[in-house]
Amino acid sequence: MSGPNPERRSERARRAILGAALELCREQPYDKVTMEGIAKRAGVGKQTIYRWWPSKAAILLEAIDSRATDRLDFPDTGELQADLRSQMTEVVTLLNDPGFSAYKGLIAAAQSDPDIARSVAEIIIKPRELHCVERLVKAQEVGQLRADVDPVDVVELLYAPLYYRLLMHTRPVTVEQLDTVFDLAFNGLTKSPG
Amino acid sequence: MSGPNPERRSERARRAILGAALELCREQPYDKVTMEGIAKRAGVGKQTIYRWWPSKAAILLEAIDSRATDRLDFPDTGELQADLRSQMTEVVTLLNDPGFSAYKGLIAAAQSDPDIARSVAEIIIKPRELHCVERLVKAQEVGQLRADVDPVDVVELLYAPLYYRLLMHTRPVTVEQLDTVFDLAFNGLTKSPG
Amino acid sequence: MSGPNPERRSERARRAILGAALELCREQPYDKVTMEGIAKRAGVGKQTIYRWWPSKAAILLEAIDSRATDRLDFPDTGELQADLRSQMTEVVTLLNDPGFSAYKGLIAAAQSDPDIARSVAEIIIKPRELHCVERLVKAQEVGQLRADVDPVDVVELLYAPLYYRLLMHTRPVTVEQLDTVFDLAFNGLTKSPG
Amino acid sequence: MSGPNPERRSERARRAILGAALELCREQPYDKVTMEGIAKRAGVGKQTIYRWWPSKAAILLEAIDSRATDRLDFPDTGELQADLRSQMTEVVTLLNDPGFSAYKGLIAAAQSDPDIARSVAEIIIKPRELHCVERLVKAQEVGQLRADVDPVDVVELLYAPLYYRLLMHTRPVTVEQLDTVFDLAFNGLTKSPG
DNA sequence: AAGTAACCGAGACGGTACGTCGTGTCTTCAC
DNA sequence: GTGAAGACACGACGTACCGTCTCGGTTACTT
Repeated sequence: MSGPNPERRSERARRAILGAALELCREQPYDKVTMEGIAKRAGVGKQTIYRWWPSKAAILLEAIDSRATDRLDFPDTGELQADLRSQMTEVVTLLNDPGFSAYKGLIAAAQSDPDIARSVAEIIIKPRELHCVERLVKAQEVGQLRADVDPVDVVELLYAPLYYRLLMHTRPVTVEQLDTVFDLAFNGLTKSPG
Repeated sequence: MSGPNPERRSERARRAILGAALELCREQPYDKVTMEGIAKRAGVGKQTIYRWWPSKAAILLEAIDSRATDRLDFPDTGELQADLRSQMTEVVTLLNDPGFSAYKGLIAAAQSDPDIARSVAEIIIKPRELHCVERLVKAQEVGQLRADVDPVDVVELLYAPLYYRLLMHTRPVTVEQLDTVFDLAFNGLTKSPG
Repeated sequence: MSGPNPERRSERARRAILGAALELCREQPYDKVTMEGIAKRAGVGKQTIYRWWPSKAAILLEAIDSRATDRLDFPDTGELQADLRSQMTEVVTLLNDPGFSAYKGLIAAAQSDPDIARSVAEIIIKPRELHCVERLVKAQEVGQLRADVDPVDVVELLYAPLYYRLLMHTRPVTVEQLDTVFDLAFNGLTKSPG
Repeated sequence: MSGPNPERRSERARRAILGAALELCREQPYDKVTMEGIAKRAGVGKQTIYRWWPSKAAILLEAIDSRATDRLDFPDTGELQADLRSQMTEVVTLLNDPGFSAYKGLIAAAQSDPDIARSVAEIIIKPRELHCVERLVKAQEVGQLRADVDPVDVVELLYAPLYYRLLMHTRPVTVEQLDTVFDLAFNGLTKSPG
């Protein structure tokens, strides 16, 4: 009547596929990774992949989400900038990790496929923005962040420069960039730091 | 001994190819655009394309560069924020223009192809950053921008949020976003606007 | 470990390909027939052709062999010349049949491709020579053919003139030619017929 | 107004093209020889070839004709079989000469192109048949050949077996074959040689 | 315990596009 | 205005993957 039965799904195959996909993305550019290649590497029939995922990007979406999920917690030491720096340092590391190069491929895929674009935004980006927002709200409550701003806009202001360098390839994404961003963003472009 | 002779190149074919490529990108997602499709639309043999460009992305690089080139001049009215706003308003328009959807495809392609990545950075991005930098330097000289910052970092801070929304698809890129960015960036996250 | 699995082979596709190839050869000269054309006509992917045959000629080899196989039996009425005439009349018909024009193309292909040459000789020609040889041996036993000659040489003497006209295009291959050949070959060039 | 002016034709180019064509046919199978290859080897523009010849086969037709022309004269010692043997020995040599492998290609091309077929028959084959016929007529006059036969049919009977082996690749074309053919053809298949 | 439904690995299938090669035409420049 | 050179529009090549399909085989529920 309807789709496949998830209860009968082979967990072994699922893991092999996610693993193979990430592995291949580590070894070669995203668009050289093929469904056939993933199936071969995973020791799996192509049908098994298509049964559970609609596209290569969908596989990587799941793979990346599950990998990144537990590594980007937000600390709360009471010092906003310190907490941001510690979490964003982790982000910088991830963005430079070849094991996460698939992430760039995923973002690339999103530019041509609205489904992927929506999934990336909803599943990957927004939940993580939300984590950050939660920390920012607390900071607003204790006066470490202007109260008259939308925290989501702040998230964009802070993280966007990382993605900009990542995707435009003008300069590498480094922890030093964080210093610059924090200085500019927190102190503003007009007034010198007191 | 070497490659084809550029003096013999058909300008007609060149224009037809660039035009066809942009046209097709307007009609469909980037990765549905094929070399064959471009050749067909341009009324050109595939060989003629491959003779002069190594890839679809290379065609679009040239096409976009020549299209965008004259539309993003930097005004200098003496008021930095006003000038930025007027130029960035133009940028927002371009980023939303379906005729420039190829641009997103190009950035996507850059994630898999280092040559394209380098070309995009050097040919598209950096020269335009430089234009902005020039305006910022003048602003520093008249005290409208902190003198202790690298203007390139400022460019990143201001433009990155546009690209972030463009590529992550969390929210649309709008002129309202400019207000937000200017407020946050110029006034800073900590202190309320005086 | 190696090539495709013949048990999984689609008989439908096989027949469609052989049929399409013969059909196209009937409609146009051999070298205008393309793999793409065959695939299109057969409603088949090119890969399916290349999976099972190395070349256009190989397809036609199989097609022709299976078509011609049952039409060229050798009768044995006791009268050698009568039996030869009846079989060779059939051969003349085939050589003039547009449906077998592919045969000429195959022979042509053999001049450039040693693999095809070998296949044509071993699969098409020699088995048919052998059939004729068998009949000739019987004729030798009953004194209707000189006993001191190699029957294969006789086969050549009798059939070669047909192929000569077929391939050199000096004159058409006709049943009248058979009369001439039989007269010359059986009676010899020197002595007048009894 | 009309075609090119033959008086201004470059003899140097003509020779270079004919030579290059034969040379390339000696080095590789006929159908790997291309117009581009000939032009390159001859140091000639493609247009120069197309101006004077309609096809690759037409070039080889001219090349082969001019090469073979002076080597196949017919002796007349008074002994028909001896004269035939000496001329046909020369033919056997030519058919085995790699320098004449283009000849096989030409015959192959004739199977797909009626123009070539006609040219081969009229320019290459028939004039040479005629030379042989002239010798056979003399033989008929002196009773060395049956008077009641068409000499052209005799030519076919004698030469066809050579072409048969050449083109069908069942056995090599050798001088020994000549002995067999002469025995069978002159003495006939029925009666033992007296 | 046997029957059966569905997932599994495998890979052949009809297709689309790839990037390359050769065709025959055309244009440009040198002689 | 011929000849060398080669860019052009075109079509076919043989290959790589696509996403669908069919085939045993195994596995896990049903009866």
